[in-house]
Amino acid sequence: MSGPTRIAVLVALPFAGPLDYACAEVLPPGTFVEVPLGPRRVTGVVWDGAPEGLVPAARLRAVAAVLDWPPMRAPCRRFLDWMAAYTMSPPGMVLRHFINAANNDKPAPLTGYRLAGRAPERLTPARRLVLDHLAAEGPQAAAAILAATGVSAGVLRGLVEAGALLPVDLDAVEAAPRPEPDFALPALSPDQSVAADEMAAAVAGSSYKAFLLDGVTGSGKTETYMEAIAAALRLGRQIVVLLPEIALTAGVIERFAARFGAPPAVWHSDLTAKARRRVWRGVADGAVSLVVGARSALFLPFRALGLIVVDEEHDQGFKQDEGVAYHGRDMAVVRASIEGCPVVLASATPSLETLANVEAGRYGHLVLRERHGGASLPDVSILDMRLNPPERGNFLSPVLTRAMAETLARGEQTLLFLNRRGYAPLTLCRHCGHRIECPNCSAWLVEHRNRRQLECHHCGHVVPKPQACPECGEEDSLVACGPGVERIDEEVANVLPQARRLILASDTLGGPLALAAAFDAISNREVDVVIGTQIVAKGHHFPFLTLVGVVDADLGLDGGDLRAGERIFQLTTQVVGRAGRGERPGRALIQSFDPDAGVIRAIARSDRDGFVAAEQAARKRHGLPPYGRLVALILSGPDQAEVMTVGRAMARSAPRDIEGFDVLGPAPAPLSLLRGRWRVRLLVRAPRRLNVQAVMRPWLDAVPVPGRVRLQIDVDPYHFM
DNA sequence: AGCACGCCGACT
DNA sequence: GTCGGCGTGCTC
Repeated sequence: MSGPTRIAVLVALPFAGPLDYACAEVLPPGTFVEVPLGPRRVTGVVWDGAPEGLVPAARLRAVAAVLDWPPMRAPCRRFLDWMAAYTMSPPGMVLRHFINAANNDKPAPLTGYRLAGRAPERLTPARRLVLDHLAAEGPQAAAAILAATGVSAGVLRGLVEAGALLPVDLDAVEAAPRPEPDFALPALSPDQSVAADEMAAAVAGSSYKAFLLDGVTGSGKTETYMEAIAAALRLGRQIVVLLPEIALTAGVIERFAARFGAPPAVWHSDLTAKARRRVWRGVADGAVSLVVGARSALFLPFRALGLIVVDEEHDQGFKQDEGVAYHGRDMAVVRASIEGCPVVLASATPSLETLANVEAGRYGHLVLRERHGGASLPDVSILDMRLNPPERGNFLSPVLTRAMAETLARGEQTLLFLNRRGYAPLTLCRHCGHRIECPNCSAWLVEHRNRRQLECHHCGHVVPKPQACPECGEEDSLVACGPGVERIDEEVANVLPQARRLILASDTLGGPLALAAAFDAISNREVDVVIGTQIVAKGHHFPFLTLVGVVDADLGLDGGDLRAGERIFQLTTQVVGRAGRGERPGRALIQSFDPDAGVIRAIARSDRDGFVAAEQAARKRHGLPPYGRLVALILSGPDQAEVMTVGRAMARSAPRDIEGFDVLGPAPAPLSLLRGRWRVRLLVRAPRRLNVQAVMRPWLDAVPVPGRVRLQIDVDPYHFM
């Protein structure tokens, strides 16, 4: 007979491909295994294709264990390979995401017992107690049974041996509630019905099709795509709804629970190991049919995926730019096409990428024209801050504060939006001009007055707020420059002392529960003025909120970010959409120092089409996304000169004979020092049609990069810091 | 990514 | 004399 077989195993490490191992039997691709690697044991997956064969048989090590996890299905493996190739990442680094999601090896299964439906031959009083308890309570953990009945562990063991009790995985039992597609059917508007029917038909067709579900804020996009979800549930398919991390609130979960009679499984990065395991297993064995989650939910082992929804598809929170740099929305479309199911991208302010796909006919376009229940969009006006300047040291124009006072007098609520956490973004010494910077990053430290400290928003560095200037030693010379939400809060306290205020920012809240409590407080009118960062932009419904003030509409416009205008338009539109969703009409006042800028004028006229057309023309002219492709190369290392030298060598050896392919840089990154590493950027610009990965791979492989310099590749970058 | 190996400062 | 800092390199 033949000796051990050689198989290919992908492990979650940055190798270029799978490693070869010896195995007594042929394992099918997708089998999870444990293999020895150097001094340790790691989890891997048997991969498709022939083993590489480079390592001599004598040095080949044997598979240590075959894991009993549900195998990774072929569509999942193809998705992983596609993603690795597209992002130019080692496939093992992509596998890491799948393994992190699985995280199956750590916690022992929480086993309990259920009745086997067979009475033991000898029925003692103690045994009877246990059986009655389980009959009444359903499956229970061993410890719970012992505590409730007072019997000894021996009794339980005896019942198991007698075959009267069966061990069960309690996690799987807990995942049991199934969403019902017809639990609470909605009354849809004609627009909604048309869109819902088209999506449901695509779900029934069980093949790939992408849609943009396009409707103004408050037009009922969620309840519309829920009908597509219902259609998938009726067919016994699984559904995943991706949300930007920040939008994963109790309110969203409740809406799903109200429609389907059971809460969806929730997935995000800081679930407990137990919850993670339960959802992963449930998704793999089909017990979980509906998952609402952050982008990492893309790596769950769905066995019968019938629909993917990406809500708020324009949101930049879907973009991951560390490690494997990918865009959750784009990968969702890829996974849908590989799994052969429809994907719905929903937004009131779609990304230019998605609109380009609609124009090219690649995506279907479903439009919801009206606000639900006849509510009108708020009346928007621009406040020219050059004509209506705030008082010295203040940031709110008198026009805005007057409107706030009137709103308060009517018993209604105001939302002030400023996308900047903390008290002030810069602390300056009045005496010597010193600006307090982070020692690890080239960034200012942001004052957080309520915590009495200065914080770096890039690396987390924290120092107590000094009394004297750290540079010149002058006492009480430090002044706060510029506003953050805390400072606006202070200003509101001065102008409207009787108003009850609430700051909503990611760092002032404990977590999703605190956010839900805050939203409740607003709904219950326990708050008059909300001062918030972008956390308030997402679809919450506050019937008494009638005034929205945007403190600084120009923020970020001059940062050299190609999507700055798009982002400002999207964020401002979302925030403005918070006003007037009840019976009372809403209005929005947008403070701007540059009211003639195209974006600001478009916001003023609620002219999405005009804004998009102008933006598209500019992007086309410069060969920028979505009409051209960008790839960012970020080199980083402890020695600034060395990093720059590598960058220059890289630029010098770039291919130059490819039509439309050019390389900009190297240039120090805007954040030239981040977490103690110096950073240099190169930017590749290429035509959309070009297989840019194929062009770049040989180029980058030929450039020698010393060990302490790291190269991070970001295909389709969104952040330019 | 880990983890070991390896070569230079402050301690039982 | 050792313990230990993290720079460099290897893992089928």
